[in-house]
Amino acid sequence: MDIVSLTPHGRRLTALLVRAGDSRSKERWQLPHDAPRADETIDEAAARVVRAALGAQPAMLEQITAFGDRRRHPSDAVVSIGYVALVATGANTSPDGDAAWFPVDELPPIAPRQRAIVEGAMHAVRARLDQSPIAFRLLPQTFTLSQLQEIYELLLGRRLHKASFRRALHASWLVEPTDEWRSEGRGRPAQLFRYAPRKRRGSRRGVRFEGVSGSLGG
Amino acid sequence: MDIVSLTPHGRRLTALLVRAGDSRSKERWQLPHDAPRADETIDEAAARVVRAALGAQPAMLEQITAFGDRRRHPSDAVVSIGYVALVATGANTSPDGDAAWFPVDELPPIAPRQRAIVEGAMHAVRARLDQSPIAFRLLPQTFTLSQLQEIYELLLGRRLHKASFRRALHASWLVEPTDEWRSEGRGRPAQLFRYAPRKRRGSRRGVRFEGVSGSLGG
DNA sequence: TGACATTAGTCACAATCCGTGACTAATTCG
DNA sequence: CGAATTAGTCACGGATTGTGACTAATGTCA
Repeated sequence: MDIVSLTPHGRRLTALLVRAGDSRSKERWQLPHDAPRADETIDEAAARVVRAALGAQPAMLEQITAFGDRRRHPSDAVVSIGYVALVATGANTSPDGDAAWFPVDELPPIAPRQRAIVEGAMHAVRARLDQSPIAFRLLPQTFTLSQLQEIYELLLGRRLHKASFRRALHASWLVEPTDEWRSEGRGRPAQLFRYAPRKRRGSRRGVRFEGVSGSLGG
Repeated sequence: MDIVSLTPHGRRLTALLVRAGDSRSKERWQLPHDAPRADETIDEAAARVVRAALGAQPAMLEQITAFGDRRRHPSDAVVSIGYVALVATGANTSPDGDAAWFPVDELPPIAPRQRAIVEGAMHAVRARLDQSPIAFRLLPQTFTLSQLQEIYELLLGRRLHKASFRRALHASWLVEPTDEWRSEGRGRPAQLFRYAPRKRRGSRRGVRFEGVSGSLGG
């Protein structure tokens, strides 16, 4: 079980690494990882590992895929199962002294298989962004729509148009306004929203062929 | 490694099961499975398992997810890694005498974890249908557009409008016509196409919030 | 042979969706 | 006060999509 914990830090997405206790390894940092103990499921083991590294419960913990190639891994395990843990900004986490957050696009050297796990995690997060309430898990319970849009831009890697974003969000019935407002220094205060998905009126769309690339896919 | 091999049979999607050699187990059938041998990657092991059960190479073999809960599995392994193998209709496969194709929605009793793997495989196939050339792997090299539409309807579980389907397909530049025509008994002959993806003119779309359900997601 | 059933393939209209720029609103700073 | 800054809305035009109706080419059967 290898855990990729993600949280936004400023305008960048960061991942949690822990210092390698083992000085034999070339890399000083690694993803938190461990094998399941006796009579422990893989989800339980992943939850234990992330709790130990983070000092808190993540907002979401989800399995990504298994990696079992010949690339090196700190544990020399035959197979590593990648998990993504999403942590809200400002969550009250207390990573122990041997853990630190690094921007995902500027990680220090880590074992090749763990780098592949991080890339797989980012890929999975982007792919599931519109199918799973991922963005909301990276924010506090209540948030402004500008904050939410910033998360989407962070994950998608491109700017979104404000009006379009809000129109799509409105049509999806995923958020509801609270009666609180936040004034964050300068500018007009923003209304706070909370994640509150509602049943949606059907309207299945047709088939979209976007995204099918030319890769032969294995 | 547990393999869910899929192929269309008539208007139904079918999966490959093999007879349980082990008579202790309550279930007579099971998914083909095996552990990696020494110095074998998980992808290599999966390819070996599917070759043994199918007697041929599948058109596509892709990992889905790992299953490591307490549900029963024939091997009593701690963790099972699910793979999907896509097999074209009429592919020259010769499953040995102890293997048979069953409609995925009418499987005989199998171990609970294996049933979860089949469901996970179906879910993943549906989710990746518009991101990966899955439908084309379930068809021969050349095919009619009606055949292709039938595959999509099979996988999506709903009817599609002919004109919409063809328009979307045209816009995606995924197929090219051959100069062959097939007359399949009655009705007008259909032109044969082949899968031939082309570079597409950009046009990134806005954010879509479809599909984000109310599940808290773990 | 000729009407009819059957399957393939196309067209065009209306409704909806979506990118975009321009606008108003509420606050801080100097 | 006016400029700067951030929030929020509107409305237009072009693109996308659901849909029914149409034409085309073949086999079937009286």
